[in-house]
Order: sequence, then structure tokens, then C-alpha cells
Amino acid sequence: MSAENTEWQHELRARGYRLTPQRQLVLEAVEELGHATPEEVLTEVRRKAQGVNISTVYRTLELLEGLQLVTHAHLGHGAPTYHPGSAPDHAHLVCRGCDRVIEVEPVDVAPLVSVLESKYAFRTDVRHLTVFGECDRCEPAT
Amino acid sequence: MSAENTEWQHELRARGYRLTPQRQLVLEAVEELGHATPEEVLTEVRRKAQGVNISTVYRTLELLEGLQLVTHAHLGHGAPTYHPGSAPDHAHLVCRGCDRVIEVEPVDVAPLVSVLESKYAFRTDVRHLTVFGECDRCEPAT
DNA sequence: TTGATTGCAAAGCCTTTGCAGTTCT
DNA sequence: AGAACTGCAAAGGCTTTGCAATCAA
Repeated sequence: MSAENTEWQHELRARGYRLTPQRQLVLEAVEELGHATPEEVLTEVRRKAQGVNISTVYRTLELLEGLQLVTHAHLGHGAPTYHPGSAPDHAHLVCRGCDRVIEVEPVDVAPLVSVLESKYAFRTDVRHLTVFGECDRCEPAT
Repeated sequence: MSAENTEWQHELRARGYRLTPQRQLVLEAVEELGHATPEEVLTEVRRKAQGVNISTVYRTLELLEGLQLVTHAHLGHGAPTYHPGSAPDHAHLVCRGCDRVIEVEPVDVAPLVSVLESKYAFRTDVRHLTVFGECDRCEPAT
């Protein structure tokens, strides 16, 4: 873990950024929470340090995303959900009926990725992919 | 066209709703614009009638969506885009590099739909599907 | 030292809501 | 007449921004 830290911390500095307690706390929070909105990240961060501001969370998440240490996806109408970059790649299915979120492996969306690549030369961002629809527990739409 | 009109107008009334000039104008605007945000719909509507309010546009789009006369998709960070329900089904590809939007036929996403159906019993809403990534005109991310 | 970063407060989008007046049926 | 609908204004949720103070290197 210290090896990991060293790595991204070096990367940060290499780009002229600075390592701050807030940045470490935000990254830790995303890694601990797994799926979290900016507001949830803030809450988690504040359990360890006080005075951290929501605007810092937004700025930090953006920066961490640039470093590919976190990613985000839109799972509904509200705030986006942030995931650790270290988590295995996955796409999301969201059920309109019950709001259930299902994580799917890249292999499941590989057929789509292939078609888009070959037919449109389009490179899909799988980690950002969210498919809306209806799950088996919910009645078909009428 | 009057036949079409008659049909949805009957449907409206059958559900206890009323036919108002605003509702006709909003539907016409979506059909004329093809892809439009609520704000764009308002602008178009105001070319024909004055005094129409943005809140009416929102309320009307929601109602028309319930009647499946329009659908919406999220093509970026801002407001959603509304499409006529009469348009052929399609999904969207959005390029992060140049913001280009590519419409794809249902047949292109059929492989995905099949996998999700068979493996997760998940029924995909193709018209709402937006895939983010990078198009052939743009450089691969570094 | 000094430029990056933060907290705070204000503003900005986009969308929803309460309500009184209006309109469709 | 009476319920549905609209315009208006205000509020609400989420996010960004300007700026002075603070902090990492």
C-alpha cells in the first residue's frame, strides 16, 4: 500500500500538483466507500478531519479522475457515483422499477464494444457505461 | 396527420388529461427539432405563441413521455435531449473528444441487449442508452 | 518564498413546486 | 361548474467560481 501511495504521490508532484491531507482523505474515502456521491465522500472525510469543504471534494475528485485514481458513472437523476480506480472494471445496469444497480463485468458488454469499434471505430468507455431498463424482479412496462 | 393527432388527443382525454394549446405546441416543437433540450423547446414554442413558461414545458414533456409521444436521453452534462416518439428507435454514442453524437440503430446494440436479457433477465431501454467514449476522428486517450 | 490549494460565500445551471388565476369539457 | 392546467415566483439540488487566507515544496 505504501508502494501504491508512493506511486500516485509521485505522479501528482510530477504534474506540478501538491500532496495535501484533503487529497489523501478524499481518495481514501472513495476507496473505502466503493460507490459514493461527492456528498457521501464529504461525510466520510469529515469523520477523520474537520473543516473540509464540499468544493474541495469536487475539485479533488476531478483531479483524481484526471489521474485515473477514481472514475465516475451516472446511476440516476442525482449526483454521480465515484469509484476507486483500483476496482475491477465494470459497467452498471440500473432498474427503473426498483432502482437496483447491477454491476456487470466487461466481458458482458464486450459484444457491444466490438460492434461499436468495428462499425463506428468508436472506443467505448466501459467504466462509464450505464444501461437503464428493467430487472427480472420488476414487471414489464405496460 | 390529423389521424395521428386524433389518436393521441383521444388518449390524452381517456386518461383524464386535457388538450391545451401549450401541449400541442410542445409536441410540435419536439417533432420539428428532432433533438432538443427543454430550453430549446421553449424557444421554438415561443416563436408561435407568447407567454409560455419553462415550467409548463417541463410538465408537458414529462406528460408526453408518459404517453410515449416523446423520449429523452442524456447526451452530456447539461440538460437532457428530447426526441419525438415517432422517430425510429436509436441509441447514442457520444465522443468525449469532440462531443460528436452518433445515432446507432437498435440492431447495433442488439448483442448487448441479448446478453443482458439472457444473463441478467434485464430488459434494456435502448432509446435511453447513451454510450460515452471516443470517436475515430479523435486521438486515443493518453 | 511563492505558487498551488483551500474554505467560504456567492452565483449558476437545471428542475421542481406552491399557489392564485385561467381554461378546457 | 369544477377539475385540470398555466404562469409566475420562489425554492431546491447539485456544481462551479472568485477571492483572500493558508499551506506544501
